[in-house]
Amino acid sequence: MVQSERNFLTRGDWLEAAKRILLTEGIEQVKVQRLAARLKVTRGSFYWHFKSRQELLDALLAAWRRSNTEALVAAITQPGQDLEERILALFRLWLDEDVFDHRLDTALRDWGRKKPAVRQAVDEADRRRIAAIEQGFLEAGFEPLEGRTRAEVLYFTQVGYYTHEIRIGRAERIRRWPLFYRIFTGRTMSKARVAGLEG
Amino acid sequence: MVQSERNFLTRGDWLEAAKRILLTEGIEQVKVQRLAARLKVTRGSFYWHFKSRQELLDALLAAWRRSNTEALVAAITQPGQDLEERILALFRLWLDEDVFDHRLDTALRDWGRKKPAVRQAVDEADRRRIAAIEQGFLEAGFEPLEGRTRAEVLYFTQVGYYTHEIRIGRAERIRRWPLFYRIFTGRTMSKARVAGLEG
DNA sequence: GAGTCTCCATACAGTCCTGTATGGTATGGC
DNA sequence: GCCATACCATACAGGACTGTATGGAGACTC
Repeated sequence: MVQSERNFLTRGDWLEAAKRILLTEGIEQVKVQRLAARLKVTRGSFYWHFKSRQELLDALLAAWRRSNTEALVAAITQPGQDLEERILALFRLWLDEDVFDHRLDTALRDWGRKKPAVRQAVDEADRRRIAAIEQGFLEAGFEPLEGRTRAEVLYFTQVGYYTHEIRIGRAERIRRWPLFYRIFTGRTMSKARVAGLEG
Repeated sequence: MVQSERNFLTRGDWLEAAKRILLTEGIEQVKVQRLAARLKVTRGSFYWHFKSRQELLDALLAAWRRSNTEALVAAITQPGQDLEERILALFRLWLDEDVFDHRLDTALRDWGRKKPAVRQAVDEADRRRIAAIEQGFLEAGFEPLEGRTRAEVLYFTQVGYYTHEIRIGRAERIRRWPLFYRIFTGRTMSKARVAGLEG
């Protein structure tokens, strides 16, 4: 076994490190020098994998574009879902940070406030998500304006909870689901479904 | 009239310039060099008025602390207000950017995501505002958990609207007030009040 | 085993930033 | 008219950052 297992970095390694900094400290702190220090190499490596810092940032944005809205839309556009099922699917999606990374969303929103190109990507994601939620309300019989408004209230409330980083325990959140459902829809969750929660 | 009207800068001038940059480009861009360039003086002036860049940032935070939550709490804690009046007062407060500067709020939230001391100030403001709203629900007869949750939904929805910078016309927003009221409270706004809107 | 390719290190140029030390200049007190 | 004071300019030291040019070591080719 040779000792010189030359373990070269990949472009993906740089992207992953960049994403970590983006999550915790914002896009301004995603700097070539700091990434190199963290990865224990010199910046020479970086400029072999990337043309410039800007190319790294572009790649970060592209990766988020591909990954982050699909899960949400997919969860609530299953055929045969009624409104209860759609909204519960959203609650479940937002419950666990593994499936839907709030911090990445927040970081992109911060970033978008300063860079118009990023802003466009974030806006598009919001539009797609809200439209998907809205569709559920419309199919459940709500009037167009009310359906759209209820979708916005639902989405913004959720964004608000993790923007404010209010930490509520998992069990407590599940306990509130019927209440949220009643606020968001004006209707009462069916008893069968309430009994089936917490499962 | 002497030509040498030496118009010296005040500490307030620096703070105002800093606030402008904070609003548009975030706290990282609040740099002594840029402020000096914008104010057409050298950094020598800054370091006479302030001990360091940090002292400027501290002063910015302190100013926000003093100013930004009072108006909201005052608007909804007038004696004799019922729930309708309180919520309408909030809607009106948020309608015009002059009285409640959303951008400054957003900028502080961004800043707080990176600096724990700022984070504490923002959290405290959120708690005070939500508690004030919650009080209105409780006095209107809602159960504790529901009152608190409805207050959060109301507040987060509003934060969401300007976090996402959704631009809705003034008239359109006013038109939606009865609908928002119904979603947030589960009750219908009195006809007398609806007729009195748009005034 | 000479040549080529991949991946990274090293060295240099240049920008932008903070903070400090010190000098200069108009202004008011006396 | 002298001096202190308020306010700002100038100059220097030093750090963090980007980007480029070039060298060098291991692996792979044929």
